[in-house]
Amino acid sequence: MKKGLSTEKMKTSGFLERCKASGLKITPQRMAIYEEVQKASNHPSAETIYRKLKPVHPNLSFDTVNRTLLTFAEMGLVQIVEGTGDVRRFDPNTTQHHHFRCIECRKIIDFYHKEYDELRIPKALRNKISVTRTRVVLEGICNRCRRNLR
Amino acid sequence: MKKGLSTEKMKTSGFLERCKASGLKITPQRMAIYEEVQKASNHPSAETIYRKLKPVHPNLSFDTVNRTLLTFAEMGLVQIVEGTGDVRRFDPNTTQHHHFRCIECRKIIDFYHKEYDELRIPKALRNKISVTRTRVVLEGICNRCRRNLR
DNA sequence: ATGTTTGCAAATAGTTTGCATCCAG
DNA sequence: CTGGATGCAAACTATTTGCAAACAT
Repeated sequence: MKKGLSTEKMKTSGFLERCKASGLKITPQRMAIYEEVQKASNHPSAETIYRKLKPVHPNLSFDTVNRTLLTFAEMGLVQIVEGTGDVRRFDPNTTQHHHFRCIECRKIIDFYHKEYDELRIPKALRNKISVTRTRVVLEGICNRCRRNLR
Repeated sequence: MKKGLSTEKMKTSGFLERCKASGLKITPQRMAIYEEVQKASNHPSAETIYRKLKPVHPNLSFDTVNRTLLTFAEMGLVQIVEGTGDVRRFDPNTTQHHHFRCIECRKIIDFYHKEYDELRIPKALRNKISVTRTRVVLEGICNRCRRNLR
């Protein structure tokens, strides 16, 4: 019964299910990487996770960490934030606009939407940061890729 | 008189001013790169710009293109889109949330804001794409960096 | 048993740096 | 002239790939 499990255990058991659902094997490395990335509060890189884990799991390789995190991202267990590892791309359009990004072909589509231009900075943040740009990023699948996928 | 200038010329003259304002010299390479990136509609990489320009300016080097585009980004003449060239970073938080990104130290701060969670997909896009994630990215300077800068 | 996963090493990209030469101001 | 800009090459850094050995199922 779930009621009896600690939060930690709950997460882990969810992890086990997710792996099973995706047909992935449960390995000590995956478990360790999963736990580490879960407890990270500051968007870690593969390198960061690796450095934390290495002392405890001496025969863990960086590649495994890197591949495993990518696998997790595919499963939706973690997300990849700004800095996708792709090449740097430039946008000559410096007017207020927003982006749709296809997670399949990586194409970025510009669009304009007045409603998005008018977003207000949350009060809670106003004294923590000064914002120079606000943009909305939509992520998903473009039509072309959807057609190709099926 | 500005009225007499074509749109092309207008843009270029704006460019000249911006360079002067930033204390940058006007070179044929910069002019060419600027024009090329301006006319690009699909977020080009440095490589893309380089390939387009090379045939016309045979003695142009890739490095110049790359450095120049970075310079432009610093000047605010172009923007860098998703895929900042940084290392890939992972976010274990898969619940709906948003990001503030410090353009100075590159730190990413998570935050929650109900108003942002409720954004609707623009009608114009609904039949072009299917969106799996919507997020708001605020960019600017965090307090710590602001203090250090002055 | 067997097909996936791991660790290592090498290959590939992409980006940055150093420096001599060149050129805009 | 002179300092900033360029082109070239080399150095770095990050990411991906190939493959044999190890392991989960």
